[in-house]
Amino acid sequence: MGKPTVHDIAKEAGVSLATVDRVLNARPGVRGKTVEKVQKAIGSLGYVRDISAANLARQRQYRFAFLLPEGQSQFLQEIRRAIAEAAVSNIADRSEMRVINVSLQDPLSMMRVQQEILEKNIDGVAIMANETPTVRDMIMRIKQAGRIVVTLVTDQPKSERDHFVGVDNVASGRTAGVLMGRFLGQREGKIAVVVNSTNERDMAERRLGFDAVIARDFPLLATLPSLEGRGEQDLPAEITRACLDRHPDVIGLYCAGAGLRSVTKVLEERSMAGRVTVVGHELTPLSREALQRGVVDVIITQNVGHLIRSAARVLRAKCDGVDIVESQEKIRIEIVIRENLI
Amino acid sequence: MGKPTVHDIAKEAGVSLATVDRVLNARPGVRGKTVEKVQKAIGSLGYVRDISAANLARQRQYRFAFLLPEGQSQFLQEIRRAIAEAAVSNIADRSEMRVINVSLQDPLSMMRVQQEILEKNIDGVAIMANETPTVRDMIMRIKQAGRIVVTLVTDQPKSERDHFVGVDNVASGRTAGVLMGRFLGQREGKIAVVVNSTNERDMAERRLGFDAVIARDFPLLATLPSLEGRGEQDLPAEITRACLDRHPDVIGLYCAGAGLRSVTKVLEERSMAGRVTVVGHELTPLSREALQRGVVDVIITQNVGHLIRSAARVLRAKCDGVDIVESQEKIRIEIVIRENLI
DNA sequence: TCATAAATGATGTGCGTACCTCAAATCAAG
DNA sequence: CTTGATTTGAGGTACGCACATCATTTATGA
Repeated sequence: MGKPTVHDIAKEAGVSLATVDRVLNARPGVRGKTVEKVQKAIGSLGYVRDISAANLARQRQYRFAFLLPEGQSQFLQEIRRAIAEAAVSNIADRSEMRVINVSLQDPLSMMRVQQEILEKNIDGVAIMANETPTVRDMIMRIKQAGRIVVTLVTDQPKSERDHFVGVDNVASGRTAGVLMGRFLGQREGKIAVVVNSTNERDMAERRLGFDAVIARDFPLLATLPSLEGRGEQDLPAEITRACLDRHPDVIGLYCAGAGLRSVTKVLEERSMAGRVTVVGHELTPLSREALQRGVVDVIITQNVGHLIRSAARVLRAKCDGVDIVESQEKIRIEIVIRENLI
Repeated sequence: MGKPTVHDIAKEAGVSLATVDRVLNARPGVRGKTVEKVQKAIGSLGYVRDISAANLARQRQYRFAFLLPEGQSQFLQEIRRAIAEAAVSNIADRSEMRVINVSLQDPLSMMRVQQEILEKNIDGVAIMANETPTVRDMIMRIKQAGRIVVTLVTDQPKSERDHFVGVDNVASGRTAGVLMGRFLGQREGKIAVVVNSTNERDMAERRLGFDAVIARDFPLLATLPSLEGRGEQDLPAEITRACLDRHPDVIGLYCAGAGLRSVTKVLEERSMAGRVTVVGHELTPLSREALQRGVVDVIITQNVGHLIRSAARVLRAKCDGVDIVESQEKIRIEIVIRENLI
């Protein structure tokens, strides 16, 4: 015999199909004793509702939105690509996934987005944004409207998000630190650290983990104060040049955020490529190519495809009130060098 | 209007539902011109088949089997656990997954398994086995019976398997080599290599990649001939001891196959733990613990959960004649150190 | 005990697709 | 133009479930 169906439950519990249906869908008009009978039957038969059949009958359409910050960073582009890919694959079965870009600096933009989510009956949102009170408030209001919220890449731990899809950035920074330290061997020198902005949570956490490891395990190495690229075009390159001028004994470069392009450019223009150990984050076409050329030694990354698929699956599961497969949704901190490049 | 359905296509193409159905399911008896008409309608309406409805209607039950070698290695246990987990999760939706243990040395056992697969109407098999003519023959016969075959962990490139789920072991060995070399810094010395058996394809490939990198990039390091553990209890420890006695200048230990337990034991009994750089393969409870204790420096691994889920998805896709999402099924070579341990 | 309310049963329809049968239309070849 | 084969149409049933309606049974309280 195949899987038990509602008919089997009805037979087992000695009630009618209609009653089983009432119990399953928590409709009123059933005595407590009867509910128990049915639930016992469900338990003993090991019935599990066929969600796809249920959704088919229910005509359920899921509407999910990915809230992404505006910008054209390589990482963001990868994210967008992965979303587009997931949208057509079977993960998106019966669910529509749209991308909403939001300017995180602009409260008006945020309000508009929030409106859109509530008006357009979006069932769940995956939010990728820096941790700010504004974002936290938005999450709170979306949750109050009964929607599902998962945070993506950057967590908002103090918000009431249902789930976080991403990695532990402190551990990520620690990983970078260990690899930097060990790759540098017993050499003595300084490590320059480039971040986007010191008040972005990711950057701060990575830096924290990185510094802790270097301080603890590699006494011959010293990390310099953060160089802030602020997401601008030429700034990262300039400050990197300035830093290298000031500190000729820089033997390592940790690129905790964007700006890897500029940094590698500077190294190459000074023919220091390969002589300075470079550790960066996020695998993109650019960083991949830099790895291949040997300008960058290690990239710490998270699989973007996995990230998006996981977010989609979690949103679905939360909407259905179904358990998620923990191990499948755990995003790993990946270490990529030239040799294990996909 | 919602998503287009088969009815919409029929209307658009000016044909009947039955014809649309024939085209969609590639049934015979439709003129080429008609097929085109229908496909044009599908394209212009942007129709996508509702997979859950299709599966519901099809009432298709998939029967898959995982052929695993007998044995109780940690890696195998992890594989079994992952299969059990996948069997109950939604990946196994409408599909039943069983494990068949087979003694690869025993041709009779092989024959019996082959019989079982053919008789019990198994739709697809995932095979994990060393590359031998016997296995290749078995795959051929299973394929001839019209079943799907994917190879797992170890490929059988010369067979007619439909797909390989696993990593490139040469690249895996190269990765191990680079990490070994860089972790050892500028030191000079020897590297002992422990394998299960030199005529297992995986081992040979890993060793190949490892040696190539060491030879090319790390002239101060020399790799010793393989120590064969042969899957026995105490042998790996013994030969490791012997090797360390003979070569006091061993500064690195590459464990390409099983036997990590014995190897670490020997290092610890000689208080060499932490002083010899150890690189191993496959993350298991044991190797994880060794990483945490600092006895092992790096583990090169593949995510077992991903491996099994991927195999299940591929089997499904091949049975349905559906395309697979390449990027999702690509198994990555993962580098694990203490800091990025899940 | 009877009226009334509450609980339950019986039954039907529809979701989007697969698959089957049989009749009708169309086609190719003689 | 006829014959036989091929192609197409029409329609039904099923999958597992949700949801609705109405009839019937059972419990509750006066």
